[in-house]
Amino acid sequence: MTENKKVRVRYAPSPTGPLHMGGVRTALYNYLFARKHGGDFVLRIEDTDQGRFVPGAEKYIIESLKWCGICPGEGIGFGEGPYAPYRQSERKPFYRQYADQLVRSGHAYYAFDTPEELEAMRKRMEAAKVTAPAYNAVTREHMKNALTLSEDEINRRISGGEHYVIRIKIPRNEEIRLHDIIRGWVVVHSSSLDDKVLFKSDGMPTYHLANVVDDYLMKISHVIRGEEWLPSAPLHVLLYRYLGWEDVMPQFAHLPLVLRPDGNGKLSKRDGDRLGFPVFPLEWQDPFTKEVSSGYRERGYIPEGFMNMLALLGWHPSGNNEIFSMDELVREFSLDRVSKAGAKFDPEKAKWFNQQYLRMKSDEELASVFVRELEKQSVSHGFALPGSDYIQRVCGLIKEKAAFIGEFWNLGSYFFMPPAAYDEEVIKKRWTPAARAFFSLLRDNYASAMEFTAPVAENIFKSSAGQAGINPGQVMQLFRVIISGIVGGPALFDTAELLGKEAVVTRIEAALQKFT
RNA sequence: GGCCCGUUCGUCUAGGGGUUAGGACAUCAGGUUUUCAUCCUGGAAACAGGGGUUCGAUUCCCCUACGGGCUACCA
Repeated sequence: MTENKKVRVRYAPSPTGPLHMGGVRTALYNYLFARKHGGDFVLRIEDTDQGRFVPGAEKYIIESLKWCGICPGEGIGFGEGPYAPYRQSERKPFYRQYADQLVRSGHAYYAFDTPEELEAMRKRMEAAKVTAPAYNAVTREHMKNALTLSEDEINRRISGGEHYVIRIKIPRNEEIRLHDIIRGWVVVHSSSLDDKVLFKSDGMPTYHLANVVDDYLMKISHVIRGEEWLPSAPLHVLLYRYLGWEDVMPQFAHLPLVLRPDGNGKLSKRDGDRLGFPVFPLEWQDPFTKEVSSGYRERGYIPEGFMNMLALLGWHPSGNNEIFSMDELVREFSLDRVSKAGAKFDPEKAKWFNQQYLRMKSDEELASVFVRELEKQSVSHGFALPGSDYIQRVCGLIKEKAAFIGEFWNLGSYFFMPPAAYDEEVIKKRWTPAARAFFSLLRDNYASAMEFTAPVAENIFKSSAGQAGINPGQVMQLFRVIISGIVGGPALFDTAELLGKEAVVTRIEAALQKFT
């Protein structure tokens, strides 16, 4: 039935806040699937709940997708398209007729119960030890709805302006089967479903109705969404059936959830900063509480690496390779290699992916980012910003040691200014009169060197050690600390070469002055 | 509680009736880098339990346990 249909998928978040990693992954899988099959990827905003509107959330979603490189070809923020509008609040006029159609065909009915009455009903059910209090085939007989009220009464209430909702009338005894691409056949009995509200008293549809109507109207071929929607999928199947659209119903694929790294449970907004990693792609400030949540972008994650990591969280390629560009992911992706079980997010692996991607960046690219940090540091520390060639060479040396570009400054500040402090342990242990004599000699030999490349610096270092009658190994580490202040670093003589003869000599001299 | 989904190393996972159960992250050990990181080599590390079916089950079926999701006029 859907085999020959053009692939059209959608990502349909509600703008109730920033989308988190799980949502990004859902969007990613939709995007990969669409591109893989030469189909369309649509962004639709599901803002049917006016009470939960969060200013800025929609813009955040769009910006996030852009940063991630997941660009819908159609939808809000991405040039709209032939099925506009793509914001459900703007599609309000579409929905009513379908709700009416369901009422006319006897698959839905008006209900007038107030929130208080519904609450009372649930209380009663609980008191009667009913396992699952619900508005269903049994309880609807005792509520105020079009099934229990007389026609006159119904008309009186409606014309009197009374609030009402439209509920689906779930059949009493029916087996609902639905095929899920990831999970196979799922069978649910109608008795476990309730008469969900389809149309709210504020005139807006609920997610269930809007989602089905829009997917139909927008000719969506595959619904790829999180597993949290699986329980309501049978309801959606019923809706397609009752609306007469079952033959063009999209295929379903319910994705496993992204779980928290510690303990258990679905990854949620609060987890990230509590556990020390972001859950959001971009930094987000809650417009009401002003609370700030960190983002992957601000933490220095490379979007391609972030996507690569996310793609592998719940999906596995056919081979052993783990590094994939977006194009390669498109080529490799398939829904039948998506796993069924939820996946715990591992921040360590995310870091590893970033490190891999950091290394793939050219020195030039890295320098263009690092220079912004350098500009700030040059102001606060009062050093002159070196030329871009120098910055690029620094990046080339320190990128092997870093997982994030944010670490560059701490790793390589000595390339831009003399060390402000020296590793005390090394000084204490290694700075001996013999060492002092050696460095005094080294300073003179370096100062009179004709050229100062890494091999030359190394040769002079070794011959000076020979002259001083000292083993190079005893002063090597000391030399690093003298020129950089710290213990670790890139290849020592490459570091010296880049620093240049003047700086190296000056720093040895400074050490000679400082330590006696 | 009810309904639904799930369960292979600590984590992400491959595999699938007969395999030394493979890879990656993390971890440990050795090597290279006269340091750190990288890199290389190696190690430790898993089929939740019980019943079937079968000559043979980690793989298929059932039950149990455990985990997760859902259970709103939220999405």
